[in-house]
This record gives sequence, C-alpha cells and structure tokens, in this order.
Amino acid sequence: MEMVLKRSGGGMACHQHRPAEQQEPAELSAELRRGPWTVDEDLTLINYISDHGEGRWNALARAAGLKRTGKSCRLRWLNYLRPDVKRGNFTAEEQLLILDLHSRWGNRWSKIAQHLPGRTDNEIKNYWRTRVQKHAKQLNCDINSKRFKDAMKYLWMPRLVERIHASTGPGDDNIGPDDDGSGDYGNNDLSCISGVTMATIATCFEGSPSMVMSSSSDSITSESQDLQKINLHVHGGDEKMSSRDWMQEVDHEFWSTQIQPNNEQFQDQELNGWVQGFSEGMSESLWSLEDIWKMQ
DNA sequence: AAGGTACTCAACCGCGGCTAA
DNA sequence: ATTAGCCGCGGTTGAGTACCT
Repeated sequence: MEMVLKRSGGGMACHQHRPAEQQEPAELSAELRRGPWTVDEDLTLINYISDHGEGRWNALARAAGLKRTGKSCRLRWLNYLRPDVKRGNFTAEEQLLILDLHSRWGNRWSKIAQHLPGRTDNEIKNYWRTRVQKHAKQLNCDINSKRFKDAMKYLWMPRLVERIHASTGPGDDNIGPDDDGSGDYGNNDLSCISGVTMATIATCFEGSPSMVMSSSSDSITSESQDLQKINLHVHGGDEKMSSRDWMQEVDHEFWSTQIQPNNEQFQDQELNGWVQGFSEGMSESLWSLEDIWKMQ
C-alpha cells in the first residue's frame, strides 16, 4: 500500500475555526482527528468497507471506530483508497475529454469525472487548476476568454488528437514527464477511446481553420469506423499528407491568419510577441504542447 | 550547498439539496 | 409543513517536494 504519511502529523493545523453549523456534536468534536490520514486509519477504513460496504458515512465512521467525520472518511475512500482509483498522469485521451467536457459543462467536476473511469472529481479539478488555469495565466488571458478557448480548440485539442493518433505504444502519451515512477496506465489502442472521446475528436476538428468535419452522428456503427472517418478527414484523402503535416498546416494557418499581431483579438503587446515567436517557430518543427506553453 | 520560489495534490471548508422523522 | 442531519459538490488551503538561482 502506498504510504500516506508523506506529511508530518501537524498538517492542516490551521483549520481551527469552524462555524457552528459545521461543528460535530460536542462529545465527538473534542476527539475528532483531522489532517493527513495514518496507515492505521486507512487500513481500518478499508477493512470496514470491505466487510460492510460504503455509504452512511457518519455512521460508518463511528462504527469503524475512526475518530474522523463521515465527510473525511468519504473523501479519503473516494479520492484515495478506493481500489479502482487510477493514479498517475492523465493520458492524452483523458486530457482531451477534460477540455471538451469542461467547455460544455464548466466546473461540474463530478459530472466530468463520471466520464473518466477511475478518476476523481478532485483529481480533475486539481488538474484543471494547476495545468489549464496556469497556462491561461501565463498567456495573460482569462480562462473564459475567447482567446484562450480558441487556443484550446485550435491548438491544444487538435494536438491531443494528434497524440492519440500518433501513439504507437504504451507509456508515452502523457503531456509532461512521467516522473513518478508509476508508469502510465494508458492503453494506446485507439479502440479504447470512449464514445465521448470520439465525439470530442469530432467537435475538436469541427470548424478548425483548414478542415471541415462532417457530422459523424449518422450511421456510426463502431468506434473504429469513427476513427476511419476521422482519418479520412484529417488526411483529406491525401495519403501523402500525414496527420502531423496536417496539424502543422492547421497550426500555421491558424496562427498566421487568426492570431496575427494586428488581429483585434490580440491587441496586447506581450501576447503578440509570443504569438509571433510561436508562429515563426511552427514552420521549423512540430512543437509539443509543453514546448508551446514554454515558448512564451 | 543553501535559500527561495513554484508546483502538486490531499484534505479541508461552506453551501445547497435531499430525506427521514 | 417543518426541521435536523446527512451527503455530495465546488472552492480553497497549505505541507511537502521539485526546481531554480
């Protein structure tokens, strides 16, 4: 089992003031524990749930002899101890899904998590805040702005699609280093992409500057057929044009036509400089998403 | 090597909805 | 119909760690 005591026992000691509404009954609050869970607590919770099942968290916490709130037990189980919780970096497919579903539903993390088996709302939320919002901040634009949404739609998401296309073996479809030693769990067989992801791919290409994606909702019999359709569209029927070439073309056209420094969408000098640098660099090589963000 | 800064993510809080009494 | 307790969701915090200077 993974050790959970990475932090000292003093963690979260700042949370000392709680409104009366949130207080536990007096006889319980005096002995309630908070902060990082110990291995013993984890084992107690796991054993209890394996014997009695989950749910009714307050009663569960008392019955198991845990000096924790039901809330705390529920959170620990759902976000960490549950056997089907996935660990490690998000795959390209998952990232694509998150971007797409967030664009539809906003911060409905639990709803988004329902479409990513094994991923928790907390994990997705953290991903969004630490990765996506960070990039918006680096671009000095609001995460809800058209500028950032365009960058996601025309750059980030197509690139993720490209990575899904290009992936040939397990273990390297994450953005960013996989340095936690856990390895990727991702299956790069494209047949594993969920129906939602296929829809995502379709919407991703829909309206992109040099590509028109026909509706894929009709007469779809399988995901592999979807994929073939997308391949056809992506390659435009020209077998000599790799998806990589196509992506380069899309990116270059997008950045040269839609995000020119004089474009009214991009008035501020700082971003213009970044865009220009990006646009010039794009003709030289295909940049990884990470490189793109690092450029500015 | 040391100190500072940035990043990650587990765990917390507040609030609203649901439900049983 | 009311109310208290529980549950789940979204937002926030901060300790630990990685990275940078």
